[in-house]
Amino acid sequence: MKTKLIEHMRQLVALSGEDAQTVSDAFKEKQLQKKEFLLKKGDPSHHMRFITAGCLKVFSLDNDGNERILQFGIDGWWVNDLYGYLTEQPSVYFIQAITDSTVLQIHRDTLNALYDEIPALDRFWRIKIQNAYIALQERTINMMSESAEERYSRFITQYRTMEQSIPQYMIASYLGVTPEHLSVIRKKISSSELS
Amino acid sequence: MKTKLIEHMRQLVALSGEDAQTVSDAFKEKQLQKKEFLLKKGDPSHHMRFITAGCLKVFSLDNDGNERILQFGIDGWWVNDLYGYLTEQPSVYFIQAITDSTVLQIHRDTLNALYDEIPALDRFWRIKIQNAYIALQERTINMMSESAEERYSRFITQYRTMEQSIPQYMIASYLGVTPEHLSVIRKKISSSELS
DNA sequence: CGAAAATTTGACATGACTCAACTGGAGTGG
DNA sequence: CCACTCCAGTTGAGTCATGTCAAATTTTCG
Repeated sequence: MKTKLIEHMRQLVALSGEDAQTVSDAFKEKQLQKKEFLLKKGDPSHHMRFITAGCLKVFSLDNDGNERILQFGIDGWWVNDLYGYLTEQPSVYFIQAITDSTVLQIHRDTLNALYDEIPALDRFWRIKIQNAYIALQERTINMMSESAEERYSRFITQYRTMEQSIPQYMIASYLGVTPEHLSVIRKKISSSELS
Repeated sequence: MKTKLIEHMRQLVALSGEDAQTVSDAFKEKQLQKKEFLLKKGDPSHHMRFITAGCLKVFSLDNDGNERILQFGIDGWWVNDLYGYLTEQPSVYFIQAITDSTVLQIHRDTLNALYDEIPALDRFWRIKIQNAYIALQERTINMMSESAEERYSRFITQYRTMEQSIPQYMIASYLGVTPEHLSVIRKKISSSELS
């Protein structure tokens, strides 16, 4: 359903019924099975992507081949390798479905053509990128100054809607700790909650 | 001198001589002494700010009153609390001069008025914010998966132009380590360089 | 020069990682 | 339906990385 996307956009900008229809038509739905890749490192990243169902992760690989998860996404979120999309360079990140998922995609050329017709889109993206930047700044500063336990506590309160769909070892990767250590942290927290 | 600013903008977008003059006139110069605040938490953040000389830091305070440095800036960089600027909310960060500095400022109202007259400005900011976002993503992922020593090595190679103007304890804060530990890291690196 | 701030050093404590073993659940094939 | 395997999660021992605190040293600056 594309109504979710339109509602999402209307939280930030006004769209006439006609514009909403145009935007709806421009996005194509794509189904993904669990573990299926939406984008791999080196691929061109031609689309902006909005999640309507499921759960995905954006990650890179370090020198030892370990995943470093940059971001999760669930329905109502955008996922992309913005770098690849904006610069038209090969993607530096992987995007993979954690569970069966559905995304709506719009091609860069289609979107660019729409900017003239629907100026609200321009404004929408500017606000989106600004908000993403602000959130990322806060994440960075927290990650650098908080202990692993504090980061985990923050994660579960902030993202408890995602938490259920995501295996623990991926949360560990997102938080920058080992799965073993995260397990210890969880034990510690649950025992202190009893008192 | 405002030529620096115009040159900086022309690296990304085309500006006619007339436009360049208009932009130049719109920016006001502000001198800062060492340790002087350009912005404090809670202040409104009405300006976009371009550094033409000196060195500044953007930081917040944690619960114990310790600085958590988010960003440094030297000439040719922009510094701001984007959140405060864009949302017109009180600033959440402090901006303070590390050395005597000069910045060029433009007020939000002036800038907004210019967008119609000079569309290139719109494009300039979009690219700027995108680049900042991409760089911040990479910083976040590195900070979370690298050791303190790796982060420091990356810092000095990436920002060796700033390094001289910035006291070590501030670099420690930026890297998320204690000043004592950074001192140990430096000793270790310098001794291994000899061999 | 003298005081204050920044940096270094060292002893010790704690946080986080590594590695290996174990547990328990979710398929899967017989 | 059972036995088997695989994978995520847990546990524990040992180690390394980093933090804390206090003191010594060096640098900066009035």
